[in-house]
Amino acid sequence: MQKVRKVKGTNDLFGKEILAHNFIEEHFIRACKSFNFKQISTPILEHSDIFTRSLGSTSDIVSKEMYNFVDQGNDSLVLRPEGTAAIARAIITNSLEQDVNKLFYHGPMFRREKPQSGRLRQFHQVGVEYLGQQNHIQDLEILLIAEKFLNELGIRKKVKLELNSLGNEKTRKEYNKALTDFLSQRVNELSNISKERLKKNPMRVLDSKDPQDKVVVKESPSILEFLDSESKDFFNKLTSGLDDLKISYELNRFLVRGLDYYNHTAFEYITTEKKSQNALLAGGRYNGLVSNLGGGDLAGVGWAAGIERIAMNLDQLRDCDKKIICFFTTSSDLDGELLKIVYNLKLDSKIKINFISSGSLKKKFFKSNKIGAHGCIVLGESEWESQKLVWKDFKTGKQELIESRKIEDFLRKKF
RNA sequence: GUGGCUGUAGCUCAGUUGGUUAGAGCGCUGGUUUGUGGUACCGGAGGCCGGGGGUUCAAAUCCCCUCAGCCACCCCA
Repeated sequence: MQKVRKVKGTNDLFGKEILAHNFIEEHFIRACKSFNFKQISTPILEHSDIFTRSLGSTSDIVSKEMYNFVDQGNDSLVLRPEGTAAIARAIITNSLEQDVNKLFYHGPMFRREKPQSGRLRQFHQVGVEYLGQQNHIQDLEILLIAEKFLNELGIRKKVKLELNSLGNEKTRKEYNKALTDFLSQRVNELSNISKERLKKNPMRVLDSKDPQDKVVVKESPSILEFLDSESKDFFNKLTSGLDDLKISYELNRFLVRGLDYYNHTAFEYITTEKKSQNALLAGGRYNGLVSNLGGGDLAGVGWAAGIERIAMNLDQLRDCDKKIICFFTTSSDLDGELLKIVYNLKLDSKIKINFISSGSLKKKFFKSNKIGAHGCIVLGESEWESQKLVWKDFKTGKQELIESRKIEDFLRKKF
Protein backbone atom coordinates (compact mmCIF):
# COMPACT_ATOMS: atom_id res chain seq x y z
CA MET A 1 0.00 0.00 0.00
CA GLN A 2 1.21 3.48 -0.78
CA LYS A 3 2.03 5.75 2.10
CA VAL A 4 -0.35 8.63 2.66
CA ARG A 5 1.31 11.90 1.89
CA LYS A 6 0.87 15.55 2.62
CA VAL A 7 -0.23 18.19 0.14
CA LYS A 8 2.75 19.63 -1.71
CA GLY A 9 4.10 22.77 -0.15
CA THR A 10 2.36 22.26 3.19
CA ASN A 11 4.04 21.32 6.44
CA ASP A 12 3.15 19.65 9.67
CA LEU A 13 4.53 21.77 12.46
CA PHE A 14 6.02 20.01 15.44
CA GLY A 15 9.15 19.92 17.54
CA LYS A 16 11.51 22.82 17.06
CA GLU A 17 9.55 24.28 14.19
CA ILE A 18 6.38 24.94 16.10
CA LEU A 19 8.41 26.32 18.99
CA ALA A 20 9.94 28.80 16.56
CA HIS A 21 6.51 29.73 15.20
CA ASN A 22 5.15 30.34 18.66
CA PHE A 23 8.23 32.28 19.65
CA ILE A 24 7.87 34.59 16.66
CA GLU A 25 4.13 35.06 17.16
CA GLU A 26 4.57 35.87 20.83
CA HIS A 27 7.11 38.58 20.12
CA PHE A 28 4.96 39.94 17.35
CA ILE A 29 1.86 40.15 19.52
CA ARG A 30 3.80 41.82 22.30
CA ALA A 31 5.18 44.47 19.93
CA CYS A 32 1.72 45.18 18.50
CA LYS A 33 0.03 45.41 21.86
CA SER A 34 2.65 47.80 23.13
CA PHE A 35 1.47 50.22 20.43
CA ASN A 36 -2.16 49.56 21.31
CA PHE A 37 -2.94 47.68 18.13
CA LYS A 38 -5.91 45.31 18.39
CA GLN A 39 -6.07 41.78 17.14
CA ILE A 40 -8.36 40.74 14.32
CA SER A 41 -8.84 37.28 12.89
CA THR A 42 -10.61 36.94 9.59
CA PRO A 43 -11.72 33.70 7.93
CA ILE A 44 -9.38 31.69 5.77
CA LEU A 45 -12.17 31.41 3.20
CA GLU A 46 -13.19 34.51 1.29
CA HIS A 47 -15.14 35.28 -1.83
CA SER A 48 -12.79 35.28 -4.79
CA ASP A 49 -13.64 38.79 -5.90
CA ILE A 50 -12.16 40.28 -2.71
CA PHE A 51 -8.76 39.52 -4.14
CA THR A 52 -9.40 39.70 -7.86
CA ARG A 53 -10.74 43.23 -7.44
CA SER A 54 -8.01 44.52 -5.17
CA LEU A 55 -4.72 42.85 -6.06
CA GLY A 56 -4.88 43.51 -9.79
CA SER A 57 -5.56 40.99 -12.51
CA THR A 58 -2.00 41.13 -13.80
CA SER A 59 -0.55 40.15 -10.42
CA ASP A 60 0.72 36.62 -10.32
CA ILE A 61 -1.25 35.90 -7.20
CA VAL A 62 -4.53 36.45 -8.99
CA SER A 63 -3.56 35.18 -12.40
CA LYS A 64 -2.06 31.87 -11.36
CA GLU A 65 -1.59 31.35 -7.64
CA MET A 66 -4.99 31.52 -6.03
CA TYR A 67 -6.58 28.45 -4.56
CA ASN A 68 -10.08 29.09 -5.77
CA PHE A 69 -12.98 26.76 -6.22
CA VAL A 70 -16.72 26.74 -6.58
CA ASP A 71 -18.46 25.22 -3.61
CA GLN A 72 -21.67 23.17 -3.49
CA GLY A 73 -23.72 26.34 -3.24
CA ASN A 74 -22.11 27.68 -6.40
CA ASP A 75 -20.11 30.35 -4.57
CA SER A 76 -16.69 31.17 -5.94
CA LEU A 77 -14.40 30.93 -2.91
CA VAL A 78 -10.70 31.22 -2.31
CA LEU A 79 -8.23 30.26 0.39
CA ARG A 80 -6.91 33.70 1.22
CA PRO A 81 -3.56 34.45 -0.43
CA GLU A 82 -2.80 37.46 1.81
CA GLY A 83 -4.22 39.40 4.70
CA THR A 84 -4.63 43.03 3.79
CA ALA A 85 -7.53 42.78 1.34
CA ALA A 86 -9.38 40.47 3.72
CA ILE A 87 -9.02 42.98 6.53
CA ALA A 88 -10.23 45.79 4.31
CA ARG A 89 -13.24 43.61 3.61
CA ALA A 90 -13.80 42.97 7.30
CA ILE A 91 -13.75 46.69 8.00
CA ILE A 92 -16.39 47.26 5.37
CA THR A 93 -18.66 44.37 6.35
CA ASN A 94 -18.52 45.28 10.03
CA SER A 95 -18.93 49.01 9.40
CA LEU A 96 -15.72 49.89 11.17
CA GLU A 97 -14.71 52.73 8.88
CA GLN A 98 -15.36 55.38 11.52
CA ASP A 99 -13.16 53.74 14.12
CA VAL A 100 -9.48 54.27 14.39
CA ASN A 101 -8.27 51.00 13.04
CA LYS A 102 -4.97 49.82 14.37
CA LEU A 103 -5.07 46.11 13.73
CA PHE A 104 -2.82 43.09 13.78
CA TYR A 105 -3.32 39.52 12.67
CA HIS A 106 -1.55 36.23 12.24
CA GLY A 107 -2.46 33.06 10.43
CA PRO A 108 -2.02 30.86 7.37
CA MET A 109 -2.05 32.13 3.79
CA PHE A 110 -2.24 30.06 0.62
CA ARG A 111 -0.68 30.41 -2.79
CA ARG A 112 -0.31 27.70 -5.38
CA GLU A 113 3.34 28.10 -6.21
CA LYS A 114 6.10 25.62 -6.75
CA PRO A 115 7.63 25.25 -3.32
CA GLN A 116 11.27 26.00 -2.57
CA SER A 117 13.34 27.46 0.20
CA GLY A 118 11.29 30.13 1.93
CA ARG A 119 8.27 29.52 -0.25
CA LEU A 120 5.32 27.32 0.58
CA ARG A 121 1.77 26.75 -0.58
CA GLN A 122 0.51 27.13 2.96
CA PHE A 123 2.64 29.60 4.82
CA HIS A 124 2.10 31.78 7.85
CA GLN A 125 2.13 35.50 8.17
CA VAL A 126 1.95 38.07 10.90
CA GLY A 127 0.89 41.55 9.88
CA VAL A 128 -0.31 44.97 10.96
CA GLU A 129 -2.65 47.43 9.28
CA TYR A 130 -3.25 51.06 10.22
CA LEU A 131 -6.33 52.55 8.62
CA GLY A 132 -7.66 56.07 8.82
CA GLN A 133 -6.76 59.41 7.30
CA GLN A 134 -3.41 59.52 5.58
CA ASN A 135 -0.68 60.69 7.92
CA HIS A 136 3.00 59.93 7.68
CA ILE A 137 3.09 59.31 11.42
CA GLN A 138 1.11 56.14 10.79
CA ASP A 139 3.78 54.94 8.39
CA LEU A 140 6.37 55.68 11.03
CA GLU A 141 4.37 53.93 13.70
CA ILE A 142 4.04 50.66 11.83
CA LEU A 143 7.73 50.83 10.98
CA LEU A 144 8.45 51.24 14.67
CA ILE A 145 6.50 48.08 15.37
CA ALA A 146 8.53 46.30 12.72
CA GLU A 147 11.74 47.61 14.24
CA LYS A 148 10.75 46.53 17.71
CA PHE A 149 9.59 43.13 16.51
CA LEU A 150 12.78 42.38 14.56
CA ASN A 151 14.97 43.77 17.29
CA GLU A 152 13.48 41.64 19.99
CA LEU A 153 13.82 38.56 17.84
CA GLY A 154 17.49 39.46 17.57
CA ILE A 155 17.52 39.60 13.78
CA ARG A 156 17.38 43.30 13.10
CA LYS A 157 21.11 43.37 12.44
CA LYS A 158 20.71 40.69 9.80
CA VAL A 159 18.29 42.70 7.69
CA LYS A 160 18.22 46.08 6.04
CA LEU A 161 15.28 48.31 5.39
CA GLU A 162 14.77 49.35 1.81
CA LEU A 163 12.40 52.17 1.05
CA ASN A 164 10.77 53.69 -1.98
CA SER A 165 7.84 55.86 -2.89
CA LEU A 166 5.40 54.84 -5.56
CA GLY A 167 3.71 58.24 -5.36
CA ASN A 168 0.04 58.85 -5.85
CA GLU A 169 -2.03 57.84 -8.83
CA LYS A 170 -1.14 60.92 -10.82
CA THR A 171 2.55 60.35 -10.25
CA ARG A 172 2.38 56.76 -11.32
CA LYS A 173 0.41 57.59 -14.42
CA GLU A 174 3.06 60.00 -15.58
CA TYR A 175 5.91 57.82 -14.49
CA ASN A 176 4.49 54.76 -16.19
CA LYS A 177 4.27 56.69 -19.42
CA ALA A 178 7.86 57.87 -19.17
CA LEU A 179 9.09 54.42 -18.21
CA THR A 180 7.19 52.78 -21.03
CA ASP A 181 8.67 55.25 -23.50
CA PHE A 182 12.15 54.58 -22.23
CA LEU A 183 11.83 50.80 -22.19
CA SER A 184 10.12 50.69 -25.54
CA GLN A 185 13.13 52.30 -27.14
CA ARG A 186 15.36 49.58 -25.76
CA VAL A 187 12.95 46.70 -25.97
CA ASN A 188 15.41 44.64 -27.99
CA GLU A 189 17.80 44.56 -25.06
CA LEU A 190 15.19 43.20 -22.65
CA SER A 191 14.56 39.60 -21.69
CA ASN A 192 11.43 37.93 -23.02
CA ILE A 193 9.73 38.08 -19.65
CA SER A 194 10.38 41.76 -19.36
CA LYS A 195 9.04 42.34 -22.86
CA GLU A 196 5.79 40.81 -21.70
CA ARG A 197 5.76 42.84 -18.51
CA LEU A 198 6.37 46.01 -20.44
CA LYS A 199 2.93 45.58 -21.99
CA LYS A 200 1.08 44.61 -18.83
CA ASN A 201 2.82 46.33 -15.96
CA PRO A 202 6.03 48.15 -16.89
CA MET A 203 7.10 48.91 -13.32
CA ARG A 204 7.65 45.22 -12.76
CA VAL A 205 10.57 45.35 -15.16
CA LEU A 206 12.38 47.41 -12.54
CA ASP A 207 12.94 44.55 -10.13
CA SER A 208 13.99 41.99 -12.72
CA LYS A 209 16.96 39.87 -11.72
CA ASP A 210 18.03 39.29 -15.29
CA PRO A 211 21.52 40.82 -15.71
CA GLN A 212 20.69 42.13 -19.17
CA ASP A 213 17.55 43.80 -17.89
CA LYS A 214 19.46 45.31 -15.02
CA VAL A 215 21.77 47.17 -17.39
CA VAL A 216 18.81 48.79 -19.11
CA VAL A 217 16.87 49.39 -15.92
CA LYS A 218 19.82 51.14 -14.35
CA GLU A 219 19.56 53.90 -16.89
CA SER A 220 15.79 54.21 -16.64
CA PRO A 221 14.16 57.33 -15.24
CA SER A 222 13.63 57.28 -11.47
CA ILE A 223 10.15 57.45 -10.01
CA LEU A 224 11.50 59.62 -7.21
CA GLU A 225 12.03 62.38 -9.76
CA PHE A 226 8.47 62.09 -10.95
CA LEU A 227 6.83 62.54 -7.55
CA ASP A 228 4.33 65.39 -7.67
CA SER A 229 4.35 67.94 -4.86
CA GLU A 230 1.90 66.02 -2.66
CA SER A 231 3.78 62.73 -3.05
CA LYS A 232 7.12 64.40 -2.61
CA ASP A 233 6.04 66.24 0.50
CA PHE A 234 4.68 63.06 2.02
CA PHE A 235 7.80 61.07 1.27
CA ASN A 236 10.07 63.79 2.67
CA LYS A 237 8.15 63.83 5.93
CA LEU A 238 8.51 60.09 6.18
CA THR A 239 12.25 59.99 5.49
CA SER A 240 13.05 62.85 7.85
CA GLY A 241 10.92 61.14 10.47
CA LEU A 242 13.03 58.01 10.04
CA ASP A 243 16.17 60.10 10.26
CA ASP A 244 14.98 61.66 13.51
CA LEU A 245 14.29 58.22 14.92
CA LYS A 246 17.71 57.06 13.76
CA ILE A 247 16.19 54.16 11.86
CA SER A 248 18.57 53.25 9.10
CA TYR A 249 17.23 52.64 5.64
CA GLU A 250 18.32 52.65 2.04
CA LEU A 251 16.45 54.25 -0.79
CA ASN A 252 15.81 51.77 -3.56
CA ARG A 253 14.04 53.24 -6.52
CA PHE A 254 13.68 49.79 -8.08
CA LEU A 255 11.59 48.51 -5.20
CA VAL A 256 8.08 47.94 -6.50
CA ARG A 257 5.37 46.02 -4.73
CA GLY A 258 3.75 43.22 -6.62
CA LEU A 259 0.20 44.14 -5.81
CA ASP A 260 -1.80 46.87 -7.45
CA TYR A 261 -3.22 48.44 -4.34
CA TYR A 262 -0.01 50.03 -3.15
CA ASN A 263 0.83 53.73 -3.44
CA HIS A 264 3.23 56.16 -1.78
CA THR A 265 5.28 54.25 0.77
CA ALA A 266 6.78 50.88 -0.18
CA PHE A 267 9.34 49.08 1.91
CA GLU A 268 10.97 45.73 2.52
CA TYR A 269 13.15 44.33 5.22
CA ILE A 270 15.51 42.01 3.39
CA THR A 271 18.26 39.74 4.63
CA THR A 272 21.75 40.90 3.88
CA GLU A 273 22.77 37.30 3.25
CA LYS A 274 22.57 36.08 -0.30
CA LYS A 275 19.33 34.18 -0.43
CA SER A 276 16.75 34.00 -3.11
CA GLN A 277 13.73 34.67 -0.92
CA ASN A 278 15.22 37.53 1.00
CA ALA A 279 12.17 39.61 1.88
CA LEU A 280 11.22 38.80 5.45
CA LEU A 281 8.83 41.63 6.05
CA ALA A 282 7.29 43.91 3.47
CA GLY A 283 4.56 46.44 3.16
CA GLY A 284 3.43 49.87 2.16
CA ARG A 285 0.57 52.26 1.79
CA TYR A 286 -2.73 51.35 0.15
CA ASN A 287 -4.97 54.38 0.18
CA GLY A 288 -7.47 53.28 -2.44
CA LEU A 289 -8.02 49.75 -1.27
CA VAL A 290 -11.05 50.16 0.97
CA SER A 291 -12.96 52.36 -1.43
CA ASN A 292 -12.03 50.05 -4.25
CA LEU A 293 -13.84 47.27 -2.41
CA GLY A 294 -16.91 49.43 -2.01
CA GLY A 295 -16.16 50.99 1.35
CA GLY A 296 -15.53 54.54 2.45
CA ASP A 297 -12.56 56.67 1.48
CA LEU A 298 -10.07 55.27 3.94
CA ALA A 299 -6.31 55.46 3.73
CA GLY A 300 -4.18 52.64 5.04
CA VAL A 301 -0.67 51.45 5.58
CA GLY A 302 0.64 48.10 6.78
CA TRP A 303 3.03 45.24 6.45
CA ALA A 304 3.20 41.49 6.61
CA ALA A 305 6.03 39.18 7.54
CA GLY A 306 6.53 35.52 6.72
CA ILE A 307 6.91 33.45 9.86
CA GLU A 308 8.78 30.68 8.02
CA ARG A 309 11.20 33.15 6.49
CA ILE A 310 11.90 34.73 9.84
CA ALA A 311 12.31 31.31 11.43
CA MET A 312 15.00 30.49 8.84
CA ASN A 313 16.98 33.46 10.08
CA LEU A 314 16.56 32.88 13.78
CA ASP A 315 19.87 31.94 15.37
CA GLN A 316 18.56 29.76 18.08
CA LEU A 317 15.60 29.50 20.31
CA ARG A 318 16.05 30.38 23.91
CA ASP A 319 15.60 27.18 25.81
CA CYS A 320 12.58 27.26 27.95
CA ASP A 321 13.70 27.26 31.54
CA LYS A 322 11.20 24.71 32.72
CA LYS A 323 12.90 21.77 34.31
CA ILE A 324 12.03 18.20 33.58
CA ILE A 325 11.51 15.96 36.56
CA CYS A 326 11.10 12.27 35.90
CA PHE A 327 8.75 10.19 38.01
CA PHE A 328 9.03 6.43 38.17
CA THR A 329 8.76 3.44 40.46
CA THR A 330 10.99 0.50 41.26
CA SER A 331 8.15 -1.89 40.60
CA SER A 332 5.44 -1.56 38.00
CA ASP A 333 2.86 -2.71 40.56
CA LEU A 334 3.22 0.69 42.17
CA ASP A 335 2.83 2.77 39.00
CA GLY A 336 -0.81 3.39 39.91
CA GLU A 337 0.15 4.83 43.29
CA LEU A 338 2.66 7.17 41.71
CA LEU A 339 0.18 8.30 39.06
CA LYS A 340 -2.20 9.19 41.87
CA ILE A 341 0.48 11.37 43.44
CA VAL A 342 1.26 13.04 40.14
CA TYR A 343 -2.42 13.67 39.50
CA ASN A 344 -2.87 15.42 42.83
CA LEU A 345 0.17 17.65 42.45
CA LYS A 346 -0.67 21.30 42.14
CA LEU A 347 2.44 22.96 40.82
CA ASP A 348 2.95 26.11 38.85
CA SER A 349 4.55 25.83 35.48
CA LYS A 350 8.16 25.77 36.64
CA ILE A 351 8.57 22.07 36.09
CA LYS A 352 7.51 19.45 33.60
CA ILE A 353 6.63 16.04 34.90
CA ASN A 354 7.76 13.11 32.82
CA PHE A 355 6.32 9.79 33.90
CA ILE A 356 8.34 6.72 32.97
CA SER A 357 6.67 3.34 33.05
CA SER A 358 8.80 0.93 31.05
CA GLY A 359 12.17 -0.69 31.41
CA SER A 360 14.27 -1.83 34.32
CA LEU A 361 15.14 0.62 37.06
CA LYS A 362 18.49 1.15 35.46
CA LYS A 363 16.85 1.96 32.14
CA LYS A 364 14.54 4.40 33.86
CA PHE A 365 17.48 6.34 35.20
CA PHE A 366 19.11 6.05 31.81
CA LYS A 367 16.08 7.45 30.05
CA SER A 368 15.78 10.27 32.54
CA ASN A 369 19.24 11.38 31.62
CA LYS A 370 18.59 10.98 27.94
CA ILE A 371 15.76 13.48 27.99
CA GLY A 372 17.79 15.91 30.06
CA ALA A 373 15.93 15.67 33.32
CA HIS A 374 17.02 17.80 36.22
CA GLY A 375 16.32 15.03 38.67
CA CYS A 376 13.83 12.35 39.50
CA ILE A 377 11.29 11.27 42.07
CA VAL A 378 11.38 7.53 42.69
CA LEU A 379 8.70 5.57 44.43
CA GLY A 380 10.61 2.63 45.88
CA GLU A 381 8.98 -0.46 47.34
CA SER A 382 10.79 -0.34 50.68
CA GLU A 383 10.50 3.43 51.17
CA TRP A 384 6.85 3.28 50.26
CA GLU A 385 6.15 1.13 53.33
CA SER A 386 6.64 4.34 55.33
CA GLN A 387 4.98 6.50 52.64
CA LYS A 388 8.26 8.01 51.53
CA LEU A 389 9.65 8.93 48.14
CA VAL A 390 13.20 9.28 46.93
CA TRP A 391 14.41 12.51 45.33
CA LYS A 392 17.59 12.30 43.31
CA ASP A 393 19.29 15.37 41.90
CA PHE A 394 21.19 14.56 38.72
CA LYS A 395 23.56 17.50 38.98
CA THR A 396 24.86 16.59 42.42
CA GLY A 397 24.10 12.89 42.30
CA LYS A 398 22.74 13.11 45.82
CA GLN A 399 19.44 11.69 46.93
CA GLU A 400 17.17 12.26 49.87
CA LEU A 401 13.99 10.88 51.33
CA ILE A 402 10.82 12.93 51.42
CA GLU A 403 7.41 12.21 52.82
CA SER A 404 4.94 11.70 50.05
CA ARG A 405 2.45 14.08 51.70
CA LYS A 406 5.01 16.84 51.53
CA ILE A 407 6.16 16.35 47.98
CA GLU A 408 4.34 19.43 46.77
CA ASP A 409 6.08 21.68 49.30
CA PHE A 410 9.35 20.02 48.57
CA LEU A 411 9.21 20.62 44.84
CA ARG A 412 7.87 24.10 45.25
CA LYS A 413 10.76 25.02 47.53
CA LYS A 414 13.24 23.43 45.21
CA PHE A 415 12.08 25.16 42.02
C1' G B 1 4.62 26.70 -15.53
C1' U B 2 10.33 26.01 -16.97
C1' G B 3 15.10 24.13 -15.47
C1' G B 4 19.04 21.56 -12.18
C1' C B 5 20.11 18.02 -8.27
C1' U B 6 18.60 13.91 -5.16
C1' G B 7 15.60 9.32 -3.70
C1' U B 8 19.06 2.70 0.24
C1' A B 9 16.56 1.30 8.07
C1' G B 10 12.95 6.23 12.20
C1' C B 11 17.48 9.92 11.12
C1' U B 12 22.54 10.86 8.62
C1' C B 13 24.66 8.22 4.97
C1' A B 14 28.25 3.81 2.82
C1' G B 15 27.47 0.22 -0.98
C1' U B 16 34.14 -0.68 -5.32
C1' U B 17 34.21 -2.34 -12.94
C1' G B 18 26.49 -5.12 -12.42
C1' G B 19 27.81 -10.95 -8.79
C1' U B 20 25.13 -14.78 -4.05
C1' U B 21 21.52 -14.03 2.72
C1' A B 22 21.70 -5.34 1.88
C1' G B 23 25.85 -2.29 5.54
C1' A B 24 27.62 1.53 9.40
C1' G B 25 26.73 5.34 13.01
C1' C B 26 22.88 7.53 15.77
C1' G B 27 17.97 6.43 17.59
C1' C B 28 14.44 2.58 19.43
C1' U B 29 14.20 -1.97 22.25
C1' G B 30 15.97 -6.24 25.59
C1' G B 31 19.87 -7.95 28.62
C1' U B 32 25.00 -7.68 31.44
C1' U B 33 22.36 -12.44 38.50
C1' U B 34 17.18 -9.36 39.56
C1' G B 35 16.90 -1.12 43.66
C1' U B 36 20.50 3.71 40.75
C1' G B 37 21.86 7.39 35.49
C1' G B 38 25.16 10.49 32.70
C1' U B 39 30.55 7.45 29.50
C1' A B 40 30.95 0.31 28.94
C1' C B 41 29.66 -4.53 26.79
C1' C B 42 26.32 -8.19 24.31
C1' G B 43 21.80 -9.04 21.68
C1' G B 44 16.99 -7.69 18.92
C1' A B 45 13.44 -5.31 15.89
C1' G B 46 13.25 -2.34 11.69
C1' G B 47 14.58 -2.01 4.24
C1' C B 48 9.49 -4.66 -2.04
C1' C B 49 17.29 0.12 -2.29
C1' G B 50 10.64 5.83 -4.16
C1' G B 51 7.27 3.18 -8.00
C1' G B 52 6.75 0.84 -13.00
C1' G B 53 9.03 -1.13 -17.28
C1' G B 54 13.51 -2.70 -20.03
C1' U B 55 18.71 -4.85 -20.89
C1' U B 56 21.20 -9.26 -18.57
C1' C B 57 22.45 -15.87 -16.51
C1' A B 58 22.45 -11.89 -12.69
C1' A B 59 20.40 -4.93 -11.28
C1' A B 60 20.49 -0.77 -5.26
C1' U B 61 24.18 -0.42 -9.33
C1' C B 62 23.07 0.33 -16.64
C1' C B 63 18.71 2.48 -19.91
C1' C B 64 13.57 4.54 -20.35
C1' C B 65 9.12 6.31 -17.95
C1' U B 66 6.79 8.04 -13.60
C1' C B 67 6.23 9.93 -8.65
C1' A B 68 8.20 12.54 -4.55
C1' G B 69 11.64 15.88 -2.19
C1' C B 70 15.20 19.81 -2.40
C1' C B 71 17.15 24.05 -5.03
C1' A B 72 16.81 27.89 -8.78
C1' C B 73 13.87 30.95 -12.44
C1' C B 74 9.08 33.50 -12.72
C1' C B 75 6.82 35.93 -8.53
C1' C B 76 6.47 36.90 -3.61
C1' A B 77 6.15 36.77 2.80
